[in-house]
Amino acid sequence: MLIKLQNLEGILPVKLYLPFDQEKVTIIIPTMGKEIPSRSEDYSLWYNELVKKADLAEHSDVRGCMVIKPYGYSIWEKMQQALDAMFKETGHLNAYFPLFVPKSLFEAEEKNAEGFAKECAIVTHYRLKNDPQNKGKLMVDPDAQLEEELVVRPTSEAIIWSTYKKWIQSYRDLPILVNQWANVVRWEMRTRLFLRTAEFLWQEGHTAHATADEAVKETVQMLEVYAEFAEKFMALPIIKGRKSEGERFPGAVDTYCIEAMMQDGKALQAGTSHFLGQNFANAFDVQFTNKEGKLDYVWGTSWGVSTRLMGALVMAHSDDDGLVLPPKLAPIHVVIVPIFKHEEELNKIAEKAKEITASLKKQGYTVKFDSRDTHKPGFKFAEWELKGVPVRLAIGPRDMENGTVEVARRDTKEKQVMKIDEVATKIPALLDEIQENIYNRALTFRTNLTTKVETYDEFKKVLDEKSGFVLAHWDGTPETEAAIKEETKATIRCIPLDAVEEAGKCIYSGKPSNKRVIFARAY
RNA sequence: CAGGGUGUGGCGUAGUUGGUCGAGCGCGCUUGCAUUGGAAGCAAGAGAUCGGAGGUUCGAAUCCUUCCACCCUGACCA
Repeated sequence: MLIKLQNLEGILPVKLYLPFDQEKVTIIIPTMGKEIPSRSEDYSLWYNELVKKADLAEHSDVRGCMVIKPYGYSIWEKMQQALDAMFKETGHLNAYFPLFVPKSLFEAEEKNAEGFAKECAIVTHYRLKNDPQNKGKLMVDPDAQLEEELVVRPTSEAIIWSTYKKWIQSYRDLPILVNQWANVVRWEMRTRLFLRTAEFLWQEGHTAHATADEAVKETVQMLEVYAEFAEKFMALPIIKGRKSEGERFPGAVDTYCIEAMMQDGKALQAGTSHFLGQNFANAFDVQFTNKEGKLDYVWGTSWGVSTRLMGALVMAHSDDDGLVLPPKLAPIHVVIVPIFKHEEELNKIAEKAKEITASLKKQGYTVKFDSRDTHKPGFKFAEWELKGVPVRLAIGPRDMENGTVEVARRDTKEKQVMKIDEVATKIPALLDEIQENIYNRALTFRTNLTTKVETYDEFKKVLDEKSGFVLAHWDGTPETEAAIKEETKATIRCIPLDAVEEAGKCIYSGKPSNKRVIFARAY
């Protein structure tokens, strides 16, 4: 027996199967294919499904590696464009260094090499041959072993500093301000789309300076660039800070970072900028003659952000209906969905859409007119919401009569009716408002999930019951940090640059402390 | 890498004391007609060596061995 109940007050179609001849009663509620799990049910499942369903990325046939799909890559390109302009603005130029690093170079800076040793991919051979035992198959040619193994770069300091040695003789050759957009490989045990994959895309800036002071200024400057990018473009509120010794980049003297909070209360490092001191100059013997005619080692910095920012973008703003993209990074700003019965009607609407598109395009916005007649409007609405397009315009016969459009914003789901003539002026303003709104929403969220605690008990309770950032006093020792991490899984995300000086006691050891640091569980 | 889990047409799944399963269903896909203001209605149709390889058996999606991938927890990490 089959009872079919359909479209009950707008609910999804429901079919009730009542097999009286069986003991069990099965109720089947068909899913619509594009639906994603809710955040509250299973946050990480929500994230994974959203990334896939919104066409950002998918798993590849290579373990731990992802395919970034065109829509996802468009967003990354937007990020690249914005960042690249900022790098150029601050005097940097792009260059490209090899993917492979000879092992001897790689191991030159010991701490750095040690830090990455456990997750390096290594090239040992340069040729395959037909397998005599196994027809049609290939095998590594044992006669084609490399004299020196090549490390696939997990980061490029080694190859770059060995090159800088050739470029630098005098203070007149400094500073060197270079950035590269590249892929790197870190052989991760556990991977997640965008957040942690074996191969990922990033940019890495590598600069060389005559003085420590100048290098530190560069480090801080690039941190500011990242902070500005995160807040202005990604609408992502961040906290600028320095890493504790335990969380510092291997090979760096000082690591600065921007830390963001995701909707599940976990922290995510969104960018890092390192003051390398003279560590790499020492390791690669990069010396220059200074103005006084004396030899000195060069001071370095390096800084980077990766496709991990894509993960941050998703986890910071999106909701159960799909992506919520900040207009400044959205590949499509406005989608126009026509509502029509006949082709004739569609043509009329298309004309209007063309006008609207032209007026917005002139102002630098990307507009998509979704004229597919293979899908109904409701389907399109849901689809563009899933993809996070900030503004949707719907134009139907009624609108054509009244000279109006229906405007829906993705961030709040609010709809309003607007005069068509006003679209060209009001939509840009609306996009700005959306950009601001999602930033503010994320900031409010973070503020609500930021807690000051005085005792270790309180600390643990907040972590378990509330999550988020916990501001607490710390005695500054790696031992305390390690113990807290061991017991609670929370790490020191950063020592905020704007931390207020205040006398207090370390929550763990009770020793004196003069400012609070940010603890959180992190990605 | 350790512990746990999962793997069935493109996606989500039913089915696992071995045999009416010669694998069912929903979404998606194709064709025709219809429709279009929130996930398209009717009809017909295509699509699966049940993750791979071996094995047990008269018989395997179902049992065994092994490998692979993904998910969760841990260690590690941007």
